[in-house]
Amino acid sequence: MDSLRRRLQTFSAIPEEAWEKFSTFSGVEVREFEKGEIIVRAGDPAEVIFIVHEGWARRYRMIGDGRRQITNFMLRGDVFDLQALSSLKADHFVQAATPLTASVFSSRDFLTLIRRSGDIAASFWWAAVQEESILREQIVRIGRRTAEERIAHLLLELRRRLRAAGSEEESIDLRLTRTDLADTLGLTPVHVSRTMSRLRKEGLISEEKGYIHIENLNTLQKLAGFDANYLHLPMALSGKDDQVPALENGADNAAP
Amino acid sequence: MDSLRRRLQTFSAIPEEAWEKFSTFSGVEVREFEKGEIIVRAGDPAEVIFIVHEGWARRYRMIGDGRRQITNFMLRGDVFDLQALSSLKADHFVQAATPLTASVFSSRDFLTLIRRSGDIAASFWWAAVQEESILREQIVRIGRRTAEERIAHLLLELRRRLRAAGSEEESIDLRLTRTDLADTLGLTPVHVSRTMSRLRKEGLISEEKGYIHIENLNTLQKLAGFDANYLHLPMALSGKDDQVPALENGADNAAP
DNA sequence: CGCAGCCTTGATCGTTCTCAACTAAGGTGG
DNA sequence: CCACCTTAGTTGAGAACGATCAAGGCTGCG
Repeated sequence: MDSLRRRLQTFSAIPEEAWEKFSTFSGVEVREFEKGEIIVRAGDPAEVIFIVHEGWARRYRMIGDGRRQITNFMLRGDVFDLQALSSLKADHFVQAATPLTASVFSSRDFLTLIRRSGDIAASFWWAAVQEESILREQIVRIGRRTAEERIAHLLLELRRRLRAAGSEEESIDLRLTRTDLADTLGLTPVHVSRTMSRLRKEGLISEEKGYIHIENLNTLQKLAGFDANYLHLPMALSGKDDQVPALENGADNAAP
Repeated sequence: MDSLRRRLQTFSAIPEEAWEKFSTFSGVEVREFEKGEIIVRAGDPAEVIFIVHEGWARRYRMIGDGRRQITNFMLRGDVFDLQALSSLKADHFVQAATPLTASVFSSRDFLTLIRRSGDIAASFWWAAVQEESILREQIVRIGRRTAEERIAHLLLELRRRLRAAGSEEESIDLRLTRTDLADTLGLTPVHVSRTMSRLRKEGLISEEKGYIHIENLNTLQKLAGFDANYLHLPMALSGKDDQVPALENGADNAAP
């Protein structure tokens, strides 16, 4: 449960006592999913809540004639389908993007758990708020950024989130296909390929066996207009190379 | 508080007793905002929660060189800035799109209130989940739909939400400028104008003094690929003309 | 009446898409 | 161990959707 705890703690310290209740809770079941396995299916009742231990998942929706839109990725430490707390039907799919290990709670047990500790409840509120913020940023990304900016911005977000989840590596273990990136960013795989080639030629990123390395963080951040504030991560978690240019806090934030 | 109650009740009945606590809560203050007034400013600490009584608000984010992206609209009955519960800094603006009346709670008072009633708390969870779902749909809209589909889809969503909030009217009181629509849908005002002209010529919508009337609901829904499920509104609230074609539940929902 | 803001329409431009062919890498079976 | 197959990435050429630039019209308001 370390990744979860680390994650929840970033908002506010969880008292040892509350944590005990949580981690010894009998309803927890750890499950493994294969790469590509569908974890949540649109139309099925949402009745369980997942916490990612290891691996990646993607949430997406299909619309007519095969178009797919990935709305977001769930990484190590992420909680998902909090939606199940309202016992609705899932309106999207969740699929393991890599082999995935996750804790699974029934939403009923989860609610019981939350009632027992206001601290835990607050942590989950925070998780929900953070996810909303990530979704909003995704809207801005695909609504108002160019292809190059979109790709750079998404890479920076994923890098940031992976590091917040404890990754020490400099490279992003980004075994996402061009099609995944395209379906996330509202582009075509062909154009993603072209644009990433350009980023490579410009010396901003490099790739090796599905790992992406950011070669020039500063320039990439400027290019993307990346400001990590929306992730609401405490400073302690960001590396010292992550100084965020206050790009979008000056003239940008003026009311129109 | 009727609009709020109606809204919250759509998820689960709130016991009279719990409602009493809520509506007589002394911390509530009703405030009025002028059209165009900034209600929440990016960078300011988020410390209050709003419930819309009357009017519209828009939430948006500014990025470099004046680009604006509206992430969503808050209508009658909507609760916003639940984010304040985690006492973070706002990462976006909220602005009154029309003259606006809203109840304002301090987030602290709000938390107290929520602790007193699990029913009320559950209702707010539901509100948060619904908002997330709306955000995800917005991502799909701008990521994978054409300009025509985007406009049609947004109009249908707004109509649906207005009706769920109690509007009896057939027309949508949509005093949004083309620029607003453009900034919501990731388009330019010019292209929105052109596309809406086309929808008018095709007899799908008509406009009069900022009111938009949907002339051919069925065709528009098909065109937009609109499936209201994501709004998670109980059927009781939808008019009988709102039969939703199960467009996106057949082949569409197959895993790729 | 005149200004300001918004909408509309036309002409042209450009980013991104589509279609298509080729390459590279990995897996499988003979 | 190599031939074959599949899947993903790359690159080119041309098309299309939406952007940009620009001019003119309508409406409301001081």
